Amino acid sequence: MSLDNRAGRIPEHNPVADDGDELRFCSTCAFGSVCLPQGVDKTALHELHCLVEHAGPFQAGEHIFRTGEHFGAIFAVRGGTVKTCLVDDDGREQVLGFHLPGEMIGLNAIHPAKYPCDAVSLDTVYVCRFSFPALATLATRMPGVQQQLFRLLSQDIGKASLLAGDHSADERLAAFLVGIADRYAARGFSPTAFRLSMARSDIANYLRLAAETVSRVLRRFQDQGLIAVDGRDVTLTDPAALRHLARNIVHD
Amino acid sequence: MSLDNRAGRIPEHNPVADDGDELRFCSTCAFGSVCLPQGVDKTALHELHCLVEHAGPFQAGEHIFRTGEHFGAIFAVRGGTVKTCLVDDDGREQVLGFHLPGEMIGLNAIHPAKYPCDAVSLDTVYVCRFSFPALATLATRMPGVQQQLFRLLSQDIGKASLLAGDHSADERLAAFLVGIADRYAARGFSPTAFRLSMARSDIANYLRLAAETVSRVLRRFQDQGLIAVDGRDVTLTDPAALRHLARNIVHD
DNA sequence: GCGCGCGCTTGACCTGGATCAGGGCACGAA
DNA sequence: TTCGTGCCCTGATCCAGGTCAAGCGCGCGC
Repeated sequence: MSLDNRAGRIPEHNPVADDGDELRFCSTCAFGSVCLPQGVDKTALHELHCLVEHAGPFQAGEHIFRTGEHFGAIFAVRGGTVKTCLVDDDGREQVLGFHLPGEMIGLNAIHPAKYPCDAVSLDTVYVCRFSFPALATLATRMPGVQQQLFRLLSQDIGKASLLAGDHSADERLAAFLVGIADRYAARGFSPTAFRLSMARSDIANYLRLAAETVSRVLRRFQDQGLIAVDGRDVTLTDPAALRHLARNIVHD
Repeated sequence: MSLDNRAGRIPEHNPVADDGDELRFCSTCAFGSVCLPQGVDKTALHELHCLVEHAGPFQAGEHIFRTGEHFGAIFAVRGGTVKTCLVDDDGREQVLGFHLPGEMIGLNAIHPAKYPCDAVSLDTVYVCRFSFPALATLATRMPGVQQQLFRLLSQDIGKASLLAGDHSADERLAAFLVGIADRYAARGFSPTAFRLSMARSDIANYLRLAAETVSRVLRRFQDQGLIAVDGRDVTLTDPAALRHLARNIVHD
């Protein structure tokens, strides 16, 4: 009942990625290298732009897609943060990942042809929707599109094994923080100061820790001078030390 | 020093997947649906067969590929069992997965263009080698090949998050056993009696448990009548109970 | 303003599984 | 045969992090 509250798409002005931002956004998006002109076939590029639909805003708590829905498209986050998660047989939520602007969601739905998880917006979210059948067809004509898809898919396989290893709470949290920092940095945002748009309990769930442990470790990191925390705003004051803590948790 | 012992490729008769088995093997392989004739373009099919190379036997402990090597191909396991693993900065091994006959390895190497892990044979292993550039080129002409690649990649993303959740030792081991059983079943082998070709310590490492815990849980499962263990040979005597234990750890 | 609820923190305690230590067994080399 | 050596099992102990309980602060609806 509370799932679809505020389901109406309010056509308010988009504060993150409005039309004026489009080119700038696309240049930082995971699909940017194929969406933007780069000497490729002009007509095929036109087709690519045709199959992209902008969607949103989604308000915090709204679903972009749900577990079991027919798979028809992958999405690039244009603005806001998306959480992917699934609910197990005992009703417990399991957070699979957080997706920042420029990142893709839905890639793990190709095989079962159904979305295998929920995608929930954590704040006001805007996305680009890529119809997958159309994209796959286009990929046969544009090797660049195909390659990019292969890359994105392959990348996600590696990422998924990040949270797998048996690492201490300190390592996990350090890796989480530098991971977020790196991803923001890659999109041109500050790599040392950012806002975590997810609740502590989501972070805890994602890292397979208790929310209490997340609190305690963040507090300790702060006491040790590694970070400064103000609610959901975090500043990395000693990124090198955090990176050292996280050294055994790989990213790309 | 002990890494490359018995490195010589003994040209002994292949007991698992010799030429006589080829058709039967291909029909159970992850790539079978594209390797075998199925009404697709005959000349393209011929090209696909041309780009497949058989390799092996690899003896237990030999590497099929190593971390950091240039990515040139993906592999289908024809016979034997392959372990993928990486070694972290502190020299500790981390087992990423086990790959049975019919399964693919190397898919996570596309993005970084280098193999991000080691692939080590656990027993006598035979593989089919698919040159990836050639495969990608072929995929632009054969939508079936492209689709199959997308499916395989997407599937691996899901699998990787299997061992991620915070589950008890019992759940993990139960999921591991029914997972192996299902994968053997899918390839036409017995789903209730099989041999684990990996050491207990590898299983433990893969499941993020101590080897001692694996021993103890297997012993308890045996005492509870769920399984029968004889060294590395395992029989599932109560698959339903195991499946129930593992219910919250998803597979495809 | 006031009360309520939720997100976050902190402290006290408990426990699942890691770690440490030791022993058995099978197999190959000397 | 005897000695390694690798793999596996088992018991005793320990500890990181989970669980439980309580309190705090802030935003929101009334």
